[in-house]
Amino acid sequence: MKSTIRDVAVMAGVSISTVSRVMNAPNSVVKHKREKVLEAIKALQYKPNGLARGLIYKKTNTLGVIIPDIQNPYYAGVIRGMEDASKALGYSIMICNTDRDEKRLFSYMQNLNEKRVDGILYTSDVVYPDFYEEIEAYRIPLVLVATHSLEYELPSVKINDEAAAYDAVKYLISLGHTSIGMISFELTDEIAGLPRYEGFQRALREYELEACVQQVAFAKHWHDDAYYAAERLLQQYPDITAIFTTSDEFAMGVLSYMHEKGIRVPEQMSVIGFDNIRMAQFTIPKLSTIAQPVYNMGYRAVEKLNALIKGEPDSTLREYLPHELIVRSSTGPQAARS
Amino acid sequence: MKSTIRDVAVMAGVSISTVSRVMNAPNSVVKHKREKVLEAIKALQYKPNGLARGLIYKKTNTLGVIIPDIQNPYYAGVIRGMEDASKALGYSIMICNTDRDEKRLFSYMQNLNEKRVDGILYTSDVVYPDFYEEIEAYRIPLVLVATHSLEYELPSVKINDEAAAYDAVKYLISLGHTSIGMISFELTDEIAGLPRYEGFQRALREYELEACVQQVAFAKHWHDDAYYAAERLLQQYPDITAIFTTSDEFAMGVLSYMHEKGIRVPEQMSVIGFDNIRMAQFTIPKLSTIAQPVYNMGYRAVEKLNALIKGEPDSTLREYLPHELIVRSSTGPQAARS
DNA sequence: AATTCCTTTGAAAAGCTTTTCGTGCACATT
DNA sequence: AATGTGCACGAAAAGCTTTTCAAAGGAATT
Repeated sequence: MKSTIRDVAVMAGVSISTVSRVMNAPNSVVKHKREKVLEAIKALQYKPNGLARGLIYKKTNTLGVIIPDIQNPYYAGVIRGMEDASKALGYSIMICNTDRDEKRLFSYMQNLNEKRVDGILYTSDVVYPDFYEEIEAYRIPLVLVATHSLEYELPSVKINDEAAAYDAVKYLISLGHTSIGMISFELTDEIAGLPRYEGFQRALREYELEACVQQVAFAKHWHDDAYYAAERLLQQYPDITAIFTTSDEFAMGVLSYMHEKGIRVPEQMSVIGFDNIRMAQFTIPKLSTIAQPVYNMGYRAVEKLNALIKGEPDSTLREYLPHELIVRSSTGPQAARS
Repeated sequence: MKSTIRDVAVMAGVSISTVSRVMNAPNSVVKHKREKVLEAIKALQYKPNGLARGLIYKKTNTLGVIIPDIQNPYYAGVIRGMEDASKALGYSIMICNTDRDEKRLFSYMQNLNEKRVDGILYTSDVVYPDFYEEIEAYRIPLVLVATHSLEYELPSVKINDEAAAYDAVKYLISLGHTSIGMISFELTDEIAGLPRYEGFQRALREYELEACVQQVAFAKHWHDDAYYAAERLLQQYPDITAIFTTSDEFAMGVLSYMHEKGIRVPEQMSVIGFDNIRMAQFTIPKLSTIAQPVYNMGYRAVEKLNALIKGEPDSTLREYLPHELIVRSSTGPQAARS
């Protein structure tokens, strides 16, 4: 059995209150008793029980993190940022991986609520009405990460996806490409899908390449999907010389496809990714991409959540962090294929 | 403020005990009261406070997971296994990322102890004496994952690293390679370092290739290290035609180096990795590797920890799960380099 | 009709800590 | 010497739930 404050009190020959004071306001206890108590604490390996403490303080110094797919390397960076910020602000974090399954999501929400976490970080997914109702009911502070909601008044931290996609495509155009394709998440995805497609469209329109607007193939969240999407895309539009993908994993699937078909990157085909995951520097060729400040997003989200919990004022409700174009070797000037 | 059991009791016009009974032993309450209570629970959105519960039951249904590097994709698979098993057994998990920093490790240990987690899963790192003392003092059940300790009596789940390395090298030998190199973790790493090097040695000795035994370059945990290690290795031993690396990340660094130097894989150089991370199927060329059953290791570790917590009997203390040789396209028959 | 037994319920304790309140004592002040 | 001030410390309440114990009431048995 673990020792309790009572055990310490008995051993040190003082009351429970005195032991508590030694830990929380040491100066209010005379020296010789204080030392006795500290000795007893050491001897018994006493550590205060966080549950009892949480019950009194009505807070647990714990944050819940909801993630759709922990195997996606994108989140590793976000989590690191969250972790470092949590550590700095005195929280620990509890990670819940939903696998994009609504049942799991709600089961985890209930769990976090029962555990009385001080706040929740919700990443990437769209905020559905029934989910919003749930968090409203729980009254737990919540910050959206890499997603936002225009419908509800929820604080969020993300990049400007539309602008980022625009920049990626504009860069391809600046290299001279005139037939550009896209491998995109489904447009029903209001975060990583539609806005990036809109950015793609805007860049094309701006440079009078409207013809390309329909050169899109859709994929789910895996390399394999992107591989086959690339296949479909090139079969339908064989003139394409550059592809904008909405994730680095997609880009890797595309690189894989090109390699197998003997299409050289970047000589015959430029490929640009999105996210700048750690692997992106080690693909062959190294991947040009749009960097999301994942670490900072995670870090900032925790700071924002902390402000919310403490009731401190915070900057804008919906916060947008800057993205960055990273040019490596998977993109190059336009040149006729074959 | 969140509603408490008392609020429910008042609203339903019964005592606290009755409300508790409705939740934990519904049949012991007469129907009309039960229904009133259920109504009140719904109306007030009442959810029992896990802290108070934990205080009584002396358990929190939470497991702590200690991970050295969450950005390493290897752990994503392990975590998924842990997650699924936890869900099945009624636990939630709390992930702590130590970044291989001892201070962080101890700070997290203390935190998990205060939070009164029911058990701890400790991955990958060697069990140092002062760490062992700490967990002994806490008396929290613990299972080692992807690591073990021969010195201490700690339950563990991992593969047989020596045998796995042996199999990888033997496979290279079977392809006809006679000058084989290795990119290894430091030999001070008692888990992923030394045993795999011993497997490398054993295979070479068995096939009378002792000369290769010293063809090793060491790297830390990142692609970059492996890139430079490959450079050093080939400068020193230019005859090498096959390289065994102790992680897929290393292998990717090596592939990157070969690509840059114009050395074709697998025609001029075979490369075999270790772990079979998700990315391994999408490198160029696709990576041959030793698959660790990461998901199963995570899953099994939680089952084992659960048995320990519940005091149920469990199979052997140190458990070894089977690895598997995965042949893709980064390995091929020996052929002279240029 | 009296006793026993069972069902249903509420009061209270326990689990561990923090904090408020009040007491007792030492010292200072007049 | 008597009153006042302040410090150190212990008792007890509070935080929320579960569970034990006891009581009350009704049904069943003799």
